[in-house]
Amino acid sequence: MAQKPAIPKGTRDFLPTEVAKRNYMFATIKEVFRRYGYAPIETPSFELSSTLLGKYGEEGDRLIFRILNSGEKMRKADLDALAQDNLPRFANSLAEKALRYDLTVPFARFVVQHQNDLTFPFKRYQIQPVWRADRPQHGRYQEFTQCDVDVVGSDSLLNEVELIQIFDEVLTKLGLPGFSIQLNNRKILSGIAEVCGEAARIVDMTVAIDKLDKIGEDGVIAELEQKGFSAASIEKIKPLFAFEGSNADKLTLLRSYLADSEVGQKGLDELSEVLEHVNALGLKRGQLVFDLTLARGLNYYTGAIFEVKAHDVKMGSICGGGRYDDLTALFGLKGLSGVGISFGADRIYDVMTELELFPKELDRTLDVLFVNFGSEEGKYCLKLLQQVRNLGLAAELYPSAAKLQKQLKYANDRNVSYVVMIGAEEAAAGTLSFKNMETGAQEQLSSADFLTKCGQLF
RNA sequence: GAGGUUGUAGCUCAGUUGGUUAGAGCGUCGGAUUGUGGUUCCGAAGGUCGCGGGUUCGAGACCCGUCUUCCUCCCCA
Repeated sequence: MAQKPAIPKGTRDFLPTEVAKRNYMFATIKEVFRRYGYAPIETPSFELSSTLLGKYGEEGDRLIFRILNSGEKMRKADLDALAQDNLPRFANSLAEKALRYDLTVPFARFVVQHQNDLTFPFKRYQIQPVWRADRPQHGRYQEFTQCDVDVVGSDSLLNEVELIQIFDEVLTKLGLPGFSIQLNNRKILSGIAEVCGEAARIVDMTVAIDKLDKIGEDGVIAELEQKGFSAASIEKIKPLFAFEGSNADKLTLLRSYLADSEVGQKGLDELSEVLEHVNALGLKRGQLVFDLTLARGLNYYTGAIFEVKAHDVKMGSICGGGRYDDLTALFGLKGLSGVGISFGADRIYDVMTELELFPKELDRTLDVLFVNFGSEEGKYCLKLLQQVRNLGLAAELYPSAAKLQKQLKYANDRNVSYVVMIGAEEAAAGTLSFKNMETGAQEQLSSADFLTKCGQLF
């Protein structure tokens, strides 16, 4: 017991049945991405620290896994920084590389580096793991997989519309009975900050407002006070708490509230255009909600902001995204706007598991099992086995002549559909016993009839 | 990064105010049944009680440290 093996916190092993379910989920997602014209790319699991640091805010930087320099590079450690108690600088001198924190920033880097090889607007999808040194919790892991779709090089709001359709189509296809696609616009938030005279502290303000449904009006006010917002500013923010009703109602209320803010009006224009398009197209199961409190801490968003929540389950957001105008500029390519969304595969998996949305047949990894009665019978089975495999079925011969009971139990545990038995009796009669493991029914068939049947059944 | 919580068999958990040899169910393996599974019955294997230190005649139980689990913040998928 002393040396019991373990894996790091916030990581998981996946059993065959779990991988089958995950693959089903990824296949569904990829198929939708492909039909909307996105092509897959991949990037390294780790980047230069300089690529990642400073892109996610102070909080984000803290959660980035650093990769310790090895060998001679360890000499680069900045001991002066340590002596001066400048831990961030010391940490940077120890680690030149870091595990990627999301797929968006590496993608921006990718676009800048390969700009001459890409055709714009460039649409890509990317399904890869990311790592965050977060404290694990329900639905929160240190290693998890994101499924991102982004388009860069197009300002058109049709992209936002398309991404909302992708949210709706993927989650509907995966069988989620209900979910809300929450929509907001960073320009609206900027407008609010402007109107309140707090343009410089938009992040603190929006982070507080974002918690409205969680901590209530009083909680938000308390947080704003604690952050040092003036009573006058808070008075101007208060009317927002009363903005309820349909998407159109909220738009109307904000039109007058943001009357003096040019950027705010621009945000409302953008948002209403997206809403109009989506309303005209209709959604399958998704519910599109304009949520003016939706903020998201990621500070690179400049336009639309998305977040998706599944109904009837206790789980944080399962998808997120938004528009970022300046992300590639950080790597030296200006004037390229991008917008994208991310599906949180692991949370979606947890939600689907809780709601029992995975098809049952995913548990089956073997269609036909040949019982092994001995080396003579086994040889005869091998020929048939090959023919069954050629039909595209997953089939195997039990590797040893174990007791029939044991072999059937094995078939049972592996959720096998059919078992074939060819022992002395069948060999003498020139037939085989074909057993349906679900119903227990059994029939005698010739080899030819058996193969025909296999072809029909699957 | 802050606060709380948890850890006993492969899994889920009992274990009295500190007292002799740490239990159950499920699962696994074997048998009942030398060619018929998912039901039943019988039996067996499996634990230095997360790890390290301390208190005590004596620690699974009490104390400290550490790791881990889950939760609330922070933040997020």
